[in-house]
Amino acid sequence: MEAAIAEFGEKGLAGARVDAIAAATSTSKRMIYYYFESKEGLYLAALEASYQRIRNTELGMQLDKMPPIEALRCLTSVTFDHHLKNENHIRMVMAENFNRGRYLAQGEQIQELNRPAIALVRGIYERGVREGVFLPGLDPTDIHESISALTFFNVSNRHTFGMIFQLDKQSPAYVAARRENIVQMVLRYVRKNH
Amino acid sequence: MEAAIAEFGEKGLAGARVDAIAAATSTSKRMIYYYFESKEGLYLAALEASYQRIRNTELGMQLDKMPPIEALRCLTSVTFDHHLKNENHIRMVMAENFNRGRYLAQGEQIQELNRPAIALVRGIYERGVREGVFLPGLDPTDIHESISALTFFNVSNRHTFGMIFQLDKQSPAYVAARRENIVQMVLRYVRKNH
DNA sequence: ACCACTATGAACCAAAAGGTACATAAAAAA
DNA sequence: TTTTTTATGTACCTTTTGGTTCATAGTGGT
Repeated sequence: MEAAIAEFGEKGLAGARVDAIAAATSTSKRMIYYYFESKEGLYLAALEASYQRIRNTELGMQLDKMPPIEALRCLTSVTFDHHLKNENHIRMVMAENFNRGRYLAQGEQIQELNRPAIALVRGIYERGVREGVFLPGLDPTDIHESISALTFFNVSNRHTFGMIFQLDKQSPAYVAARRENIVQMVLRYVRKNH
Repeated sequence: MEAAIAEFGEKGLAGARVDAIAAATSTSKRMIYYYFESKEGLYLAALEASYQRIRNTELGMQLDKMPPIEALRCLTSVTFDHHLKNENHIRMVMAENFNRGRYLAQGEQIQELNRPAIALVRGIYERGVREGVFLPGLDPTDIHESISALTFFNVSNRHTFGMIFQLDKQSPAYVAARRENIVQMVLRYVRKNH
């Protein structure tokens, strides 16, 4: 599975080679087809495994114990770093979006995998509203989408974006600045008055 | 070129078939190799053409005449719609990021193509600071990146995101709400006091 | 011992796909 | 008019690649 994620993440569905995946394992191509039926079957399994793996590494961050503003800041910041560290998964998600989510639609359990992410945001947000520090009337899903967009794009589009605008998106200085800017953007969107 | 953009945008570099592109034109595969040397050569040309096309449709929006806040709202909103309408270009950019900008790096003129986008944001932002309605000390490139991230992701990741969170990202109601949320997010980040 | 089911290796296949050889026409330069 | 360059059609080649055939070995239940 690791070999499959590496190959599909590197080359995409069309670019990946089943022979290459087989060569990277202790088993054979014959066995891959025995268990997964087709290249697509293997791709779907790898996609699910990649989501699963990410979900497993998203440990409890103890956000409940922090005040809402701190919790949201922490969540955004950790998500940012998390995406930076897991380029492979980002690339799998990119590949799957590129083929319009055709395969993800077939895996039933994947939908369940990401619900907790929304619940997390909702929990923080509602607490913030109750305590009077967050603007009421916002949609937690929307907040989550914005956090995802800002942090995902930072990794997914760094090549074209960095090239066009001559940025060294790998430098620690840039990363730190961008992380803080994203955090500020999220906080200013949600906070009541500042 | 149109046929190439369509095929590469639909299937990506690895997935695209030169025969298919040739079949969609009035010329032949032989001619494609005659002029572009290789599949990669054609891909690079299509990528550049796609950027060029987008740039050409980014007409003057007369943002100079609006007050800064309105101008920024308009810019964000138009960018949002623009991305929604040009899925093909989004997909080309996705594909190119997926192969780590290897080909974009070879086309020299592309870097020049997107500079004006930053200049536009910078113009609005500096005017806003001068008029005292925007927070000073922000980076125009950063603002532009955030606008790009939010609007690009809305199209690029709509399949996985919509599926996981059961959203109908095509519905006019969702689109309108998301557009306004993104606009608000950008404005609240940049405005001084509200 | 017998049987069914799971697992595995090695060679092989057919189709696809990027790319080319060859011949030649049309146009432009000389 | 001769020559050189650009343009084009047809058929073909080679390699790659997803997928399979056949034969065989282990494994567990009865």
